Amino acid sequence: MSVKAAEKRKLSSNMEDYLEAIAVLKKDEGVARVRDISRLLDVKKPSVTGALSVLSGKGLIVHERYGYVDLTPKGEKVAGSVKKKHDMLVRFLTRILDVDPRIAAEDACRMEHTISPQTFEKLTGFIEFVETCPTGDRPDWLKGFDRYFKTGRRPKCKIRQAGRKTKPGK
Amino acid sequence: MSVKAAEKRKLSSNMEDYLEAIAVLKKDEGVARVRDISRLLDVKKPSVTGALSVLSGKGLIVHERYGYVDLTPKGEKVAGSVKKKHDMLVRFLTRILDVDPRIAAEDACRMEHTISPQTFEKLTGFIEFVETCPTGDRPDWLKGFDRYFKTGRRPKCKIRQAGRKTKPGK
DNA sequence: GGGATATGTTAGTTTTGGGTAACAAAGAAA
DNA sequence: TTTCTTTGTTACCCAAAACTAACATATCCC
Repeated sequence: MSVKAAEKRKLSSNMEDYLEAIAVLKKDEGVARVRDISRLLDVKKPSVTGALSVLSGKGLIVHERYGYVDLTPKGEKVAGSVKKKHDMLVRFLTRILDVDPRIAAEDACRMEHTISPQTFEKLTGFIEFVETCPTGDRPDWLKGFDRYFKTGRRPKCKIRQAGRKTKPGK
Repeated sequence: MSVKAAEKRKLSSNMEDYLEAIAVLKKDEGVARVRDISRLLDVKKPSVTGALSVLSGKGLIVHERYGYVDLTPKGEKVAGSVKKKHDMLVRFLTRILDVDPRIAAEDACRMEHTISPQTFEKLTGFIEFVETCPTGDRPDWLKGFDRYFKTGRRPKCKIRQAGRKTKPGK
């Protein structure tokens, strides 16, 4: 077997977080510094230095001593894919389930590392399905959910409403 | 500071997994043995012994040397809450998004440890909303999603649909 | 240019949770 | 009972990823 220094093995969620942070900083501030990564992820600076050396070793970032941090194309790709998952999750949680934005963001930060490609696809399709609804706003059935969640009662259903065994929820 | 031996601190996902496994085994086989936990979680036996001693220390299980493992009421509670999240996620992924059951199970195993209480609530409500739909089966809008996902086309919308019902092009 | 101050790195420790090797106890077989 | 096999435990070791303390550079200001 050839000795491959730049491991192909899957990244830990921690390392994914570092890449994501670097991407965010580059976008928001133009450059990524150890200090800012440290603040953003709420870890101490030596932890950042350590992580950077790992990511360097995998060919995901470029970092020279005391200098800025930059993503390689490979690193960009990973960061981008994580961010896409993150954004999708936030969108799903806030726009469809109406979860509090703060909580949605936190959940997304954790779930973005664990979601499978297939679930990502499906969820993305679902959001798209909702958001491109011809009625413009939230589709009616989704408003039905809002109401169901708040009151435990479902809205009148157009399809035959015989008898109705009204027990809300369980 | 008072010396609290049985820490109240949040459990790691690993420890949650052990509790869950123990609960599963107790239910399926009557008792939980080190060997079976080891198989179920795909770790070696010494890792199990180690984990058990941690969980014991937290008052979540009872385990005497060379004996069976049992959950304390506290342990049951934790295991139950994890399982509830697991089942809910599987249900959501398979029944609503139509994710492959195998993949759904794997996703659930990872996500069950990261989902917030609020998101759990919302998601549970959403599933309930769908499953108690008066039309019995999948609600129409959900069938609309199935179709949208497969063909890229949304079903005819009752609300004004100017002409066009042509190609199944995506 | 020469210090303060801010920023980055190194070295060494800790915590978690996995692994091996070797041993100890329990159970089945004889 | 004695022996073999299975199961569980102990005593290490390893790796990831965080931390602190101390040191090294850079930067800014005078």
